[in-house]
Amino acid sequence: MNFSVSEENYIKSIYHLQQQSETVTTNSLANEIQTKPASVTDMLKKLQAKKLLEYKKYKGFRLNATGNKIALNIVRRHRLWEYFLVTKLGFEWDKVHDIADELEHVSSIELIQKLDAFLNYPQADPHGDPIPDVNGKITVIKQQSIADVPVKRNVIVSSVSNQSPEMLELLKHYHIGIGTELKVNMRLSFDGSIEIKVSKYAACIISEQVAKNIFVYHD
Amino acid sequence: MNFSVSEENYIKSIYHLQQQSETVTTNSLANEIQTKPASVTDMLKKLQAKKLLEYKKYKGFRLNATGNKIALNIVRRHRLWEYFLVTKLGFEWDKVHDIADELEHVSSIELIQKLDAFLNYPQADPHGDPIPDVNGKITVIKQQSIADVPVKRNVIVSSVSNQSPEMLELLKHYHIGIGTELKVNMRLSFDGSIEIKVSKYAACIISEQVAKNIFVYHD
DNA sequence: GTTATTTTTTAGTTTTGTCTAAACATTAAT
DNA sequence: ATTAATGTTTAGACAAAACTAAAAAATAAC
Repeated sequence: MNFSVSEENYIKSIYHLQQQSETVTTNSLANEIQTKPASVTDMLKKLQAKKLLEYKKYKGFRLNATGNKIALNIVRRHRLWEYFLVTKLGFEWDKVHDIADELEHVSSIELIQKLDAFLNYPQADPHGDPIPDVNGKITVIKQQSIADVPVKRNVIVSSVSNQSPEMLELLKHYHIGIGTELKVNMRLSFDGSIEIKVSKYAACIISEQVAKNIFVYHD
Repeated sequence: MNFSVSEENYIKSIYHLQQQSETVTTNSLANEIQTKPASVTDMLKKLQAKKLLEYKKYKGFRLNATGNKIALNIVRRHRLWEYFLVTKLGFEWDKVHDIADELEHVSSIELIQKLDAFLNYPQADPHGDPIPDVNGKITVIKQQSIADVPVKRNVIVSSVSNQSPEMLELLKHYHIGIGTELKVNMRLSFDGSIEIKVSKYAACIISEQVAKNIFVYHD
């Protein structure tokens, strides 16, 4: 089945609101999607007719299994594009959301498959949120600050919590970006600083303060 | 000014039809865009109101300077995405058109700038058609078959006219793809076969028959 | 447990882009 | 030069997705 851009936006937004509260209300969805409650009611009827959610007047609503699967597919596309925009095109973390909001509606299945392969099957987007697989399955990755990673373990950078220009400059200097593979060589217990090795570059030392801002996962 | 997906499709299609005939007719545009003549008339009024074309009832039409500039921007986006799909995602030449038709409507200017840079400012799409620059300027690149390229000149592969599986296999074997830089080392006048060097790979010999299908340009 | 407030829904419009069927221009045919 | 055929436009309708204003339901306040 095929959905309009508008329908996909509603589905995605309901999915997001569901993460926070048990049932979603008309007003909260209207607010999320920047529209009026009356428009939400109209669309709910449509989505119910398409059997993507259960909805009883005045009682709130949730996506059903079908709706959730479709939502996860949209989320998957969104996060893959975000990853692409940051790691390949050099966008900064906070600039990619709106563009990914447009790209996510391009509907070719083959496109997303090939994009995923091209990006080397990333597990999390630049904000650290997990990327669902083709079947909508989310692998809950154990993200942790690099400050807490055991030594000698290969990890992949998933996100950076501090996005100041200074931090960006430092990361660039050490060749660290989203998707970068690295290993913690050792940890100095005196001040918590760690030595890391990034692919072919010489090992370098980063302070605990910096390390705490860099989040990683391993397979 | 901002245009809807539908408006952009009309603008692009008028642009394409203009290349072939002096003025564009309602019927030909309806046919090109897979719609009815009545719908075309409606849209023409709208595009005229937005001052993108001159149009007199029953007399055919053409984009004016403004319209042309917008069309060239859409064409630019389309062709950059096609180049991306082929060279980065590994799509085949003939599969990319429909996907690029969707991607071309994503409206971020910064996105296209960065995509262009990421692709290393290609001058032609995988079908050999030139890519307009940011200002809509088309550099008429002198494409020629590699069979006709003087020796010792660095060139970039822009398109391949024969897309049979055999040709694709051969190109892959010699590491030749769209955007590949190569040099003709020498030409054997006996049978017209040429020796080429592709980046860091060992030089190899290709027959004149193959060479005639590979089109290139130089700066 | 009424009344007041908030939330949600309905009813009726609007805009965009499409369509069909009929009317009108233009071009071709005899 | 009429008539026939073709191409184009108008008029009116429709679907999608939004809106406003008013009605109805649910919740909160006293």
